[in-house]
Amino acid sequence: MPEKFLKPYDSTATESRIYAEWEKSGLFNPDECVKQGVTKADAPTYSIVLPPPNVTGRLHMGHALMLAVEDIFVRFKRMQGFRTLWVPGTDHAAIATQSVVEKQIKKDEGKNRHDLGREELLKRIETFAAESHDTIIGQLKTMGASLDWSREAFTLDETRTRAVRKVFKEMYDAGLIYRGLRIVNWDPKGQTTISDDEIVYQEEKSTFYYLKYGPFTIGTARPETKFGDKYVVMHPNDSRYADWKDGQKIDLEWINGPITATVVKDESIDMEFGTGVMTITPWHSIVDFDIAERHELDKEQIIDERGKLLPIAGEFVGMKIVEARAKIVEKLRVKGLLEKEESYVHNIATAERTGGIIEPQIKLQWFVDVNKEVIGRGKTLKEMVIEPMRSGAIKIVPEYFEKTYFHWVENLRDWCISRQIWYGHRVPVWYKGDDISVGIEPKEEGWMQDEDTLDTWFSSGLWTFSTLGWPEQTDDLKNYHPTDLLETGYDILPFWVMRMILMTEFTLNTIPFKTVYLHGLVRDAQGRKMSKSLGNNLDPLEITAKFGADAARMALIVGNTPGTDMRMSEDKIKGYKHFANKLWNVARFVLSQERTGEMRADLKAEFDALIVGVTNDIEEFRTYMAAEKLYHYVWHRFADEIIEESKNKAEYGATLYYILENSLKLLHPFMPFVTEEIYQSMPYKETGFLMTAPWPVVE
RNA sequence: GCGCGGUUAGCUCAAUUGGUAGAGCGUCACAUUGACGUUGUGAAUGUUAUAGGUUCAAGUCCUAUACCGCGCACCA
Repeated sequence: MPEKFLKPYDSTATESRIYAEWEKSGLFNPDECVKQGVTKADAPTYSIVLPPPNVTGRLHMGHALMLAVEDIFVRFKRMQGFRTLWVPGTDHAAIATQSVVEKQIKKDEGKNRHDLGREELLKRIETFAAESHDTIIGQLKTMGASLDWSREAFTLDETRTRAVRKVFKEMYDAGLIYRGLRIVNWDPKGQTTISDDEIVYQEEKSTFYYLKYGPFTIGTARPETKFGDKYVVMHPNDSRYADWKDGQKIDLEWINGPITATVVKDESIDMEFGTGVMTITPWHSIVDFDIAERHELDKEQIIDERGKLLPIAGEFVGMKIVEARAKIVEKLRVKGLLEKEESYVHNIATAERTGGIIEPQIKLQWFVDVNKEVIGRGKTLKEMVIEPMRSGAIKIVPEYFEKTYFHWVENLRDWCISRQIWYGHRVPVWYKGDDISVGIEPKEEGWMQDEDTLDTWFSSGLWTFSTLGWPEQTDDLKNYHPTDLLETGYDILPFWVMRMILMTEFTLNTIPFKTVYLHGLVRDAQGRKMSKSLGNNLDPLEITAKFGADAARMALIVGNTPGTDMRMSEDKIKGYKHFANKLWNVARFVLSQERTGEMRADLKAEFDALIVGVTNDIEEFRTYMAAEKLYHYVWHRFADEIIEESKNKAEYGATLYYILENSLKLLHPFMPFVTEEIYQSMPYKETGFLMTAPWPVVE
């Protein structure tokens, strides 16, 4: 028996050494597995593409969970003999990364991005991104992730840029990408548009004002936008206003003097709300914009990009909206136009990254049209993202999230893909006078590229196939796409999962993956979200240093059903550190015995049932149950009972070795390090590494 | 407003799709000088949120109610 077994299991010393050996062997790469004869050249493939972590710093426990789950499936399939590929990569995460760096520069040097200029800011972001990248790669390895590093990708590298440009051009040529003057979510703090998904609603107590508007009383929470309101809208079926005709003109006294208003009848008005009459501000309200579009009404900007009032506000010009509001209300009161005030609670839209209060604005932006029929395909993009889910070509684990998915897709509107930030894929469009070139940069002088960049989800939407080399028709693409599994957090089901399906259906006319496995949030022991401000973060690096990656992985897997949030505590992880040591001692005992005697048929049958159970559990995505079964068997059956019975009885030898060896195999996807380390000391080995040993099969 | 999920032992969660409610942690008692600093044996705790229904059989299916959490939309 090797001397190392005389001491308790030391995860720290073992894990980094073992990972280096695996990496050196090249066996994370399926081609190398074939070359070294551990995988058959014609074996079926299994592939996962890693959801790329943002290069915004370091990984958290949610990432650790993602890695644990994916590595379990990858190691399981590799041992089963599949040509198994797990592609690593990172995400430039445009707005998230830029705002982290901008905040830092603001703090250190008191400068904003315009002080630095585009080129200098990009240089700074790239330096930061490179550092984050290295930190993250180190963390991925610490967790034991068996990723094929020879295929690493970045959402903003050269290959991915080619893919982005090609897809953009194809969508543009198909008439699905258009540039239009449309109302968008403008973040005055971040100075950029953001998508609907990047908005966080916050409850706020505010005042609701009833104002006299000629013969009507209108309700509003935002008197500061009302300067330009010259349309008064009501429901066509509202009997209270039946005498007023659509298009009728009314002269009335308004904030800054007399105006002429026009009556508009529109069915979107809620007769129950307020007085059933409202005026509209199409430039700064999505609903009002839609009404204005339907009736072809004028639109006028009231508030500028920095959140200040424009000259139309008269004496209030240049004021910030918050301070202007009180003064405008006061003026309305003096003029006798303020009828009454009520307090009410509503949700204000804020930008997820900057906290800025969203001000809708009409801007010239690029959009993806989700409701237009795609030529030659007979359906819209929206239909394309519904279909594979309906037909069962893609299934979600847990299944009930499919309902959430459909609910979300039904509310899908045209996707605004341009951003006024600098870090990211620049919109691949060049202008020269009235000429426009899409997707390809013209060689001649005088062409200017669009200033904007693309929403980060545009490039991540291509992730499953851009990582495999598309637009080249690579072998990887042929062999590994569609991928088998997408494993990610349920919180990005709509943003990312839906967009990958959209992009892949459009570009390749196929699905990006067959199964979507959604994990939940990792919370602290009290069930609170982990956050910097609460200081309840568990840092995966600290955890692995203290308890080992094997223990962290088990703690993340046991008792954690897909789609459900879980609670994590150091105590739980400690428990599995103990388990790693228990396994270590089991090995110590077995290795001290002679491998003699007949196999005990009853014990073998019992173990074989475990093999079948665990295999089925993993195949059917019940990793939490497989892990628990193994824990229970190894500790309370094998160690407590079988080994106890066997003491001083030489005829158990062969049985003990059988159980140990196969327990190591079954446990390997869950606890790769300690199992590999023990396997290396087994007197009989089928292969160099447990990692590529054959998965146990019951005849 | 529309939708989704949850409610099971003191705590955290399971229950392989309708077949005797189980694990981990915690608690209590006992044991333990050689595989185990991280050990073992045993014990207690359940009207499965509530009320009905279907069924030979319900934690599981149906209806309603209550509470908790979440998503989406709206918010003049």
